[in-house]
Amino acid sequence: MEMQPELCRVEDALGIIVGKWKPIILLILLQAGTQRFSELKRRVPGITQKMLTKQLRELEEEDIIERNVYPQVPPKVEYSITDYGRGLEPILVAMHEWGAAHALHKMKKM
Amino acid sequence: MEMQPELCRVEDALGIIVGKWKPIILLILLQAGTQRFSELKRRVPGITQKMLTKQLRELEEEDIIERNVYPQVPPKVEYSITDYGRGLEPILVAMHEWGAAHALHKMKKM
DNA sequence: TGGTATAGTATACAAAAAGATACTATAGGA
DNA sequence: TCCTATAGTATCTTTTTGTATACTATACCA
Repeated sequence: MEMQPELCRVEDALGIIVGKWKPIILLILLQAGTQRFSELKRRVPGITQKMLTKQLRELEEEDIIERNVYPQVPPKVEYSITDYGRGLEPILVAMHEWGAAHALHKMKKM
Repeated sequence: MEMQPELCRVEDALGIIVGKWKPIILLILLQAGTQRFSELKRRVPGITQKMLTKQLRELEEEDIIERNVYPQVPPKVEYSITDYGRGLEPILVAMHEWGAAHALHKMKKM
C-alpha cells in the first residue's frame, strides 16, 4: 500500500491551495470568471494589497491562474483561471459542500 | 449569487483540514484505520511530537477524530476517524487525485 | 494646476506557526 | 538498580504570515 508517495501528492496539492487567501481567490475566479486586481481586492474582504499581490504571484507561478496586463494608464491587469487550474474545482466544491455540512454540525452542538 | 456565505464555508472547511500536517494525518487514519500516537509519529515523516499532539487535539476538538486512552504503563492512546470525520474523505481524495496530476504537470515543465 | 484612478512596490513592525530540545511519569525487564 | 518504552509538557528560538503605512507612475478630467 506504499504510503509515502501518495502522501506527498496531497501535500503538493495543499501547498498550492492552502493559505488564508488562496481558496477564496480561486473560488471567485472559478465562479465569477476573469477579474481585475481591484475587483478581487473588493471581493476578498480584509485582504491587503500586498497579500493579494503575493497570492496572485504564487498562483501564477504554479500555472493555476493567468495574468494579463493591458498597457494603459491607469493600469489594467486581469486575472483568470487557467485550464489547468480549473482542475482544482472538484476540491473546492468538495470543500464547499463539507463546509456547509460542518456549519450545521457546529450549530447542533450549541 | 450571494457570495459571502459560500466563501465562509470553504474557509471553515479549510480551517479544519488545512495546515502542513492535518491532511496527512487524516489520510493515514482514513486509509490505515486506528493508530497509536507513536504509529502516527512514525508514519508522518518529519513531524515533531509537539506538532502531532497539537494537530490531534485540534482535530479532536472538531469531532473529526476520536481519542482513546488505555490506562496502562507505558501509556497507550489510540486515534481514529469519527463517522463525522469520514465525511472529509471526498476532499482528501480529490486532493490526492489532483496532487498526482500536478506532479506530472510539474515534470513536463522540466 | 491639482486631483483621481489603478496596480502595484518598499519598509517597518507584530503576531502566529513551527522547530529544536529537554523534561516528565512509571511499569516491567535485564 | 538502572534502562526502556509511551505519550505527552515546557521552554526557547526561528521562520513564516500578516498588517499598516507610505510611496510610485501617468493619462485624463475639472
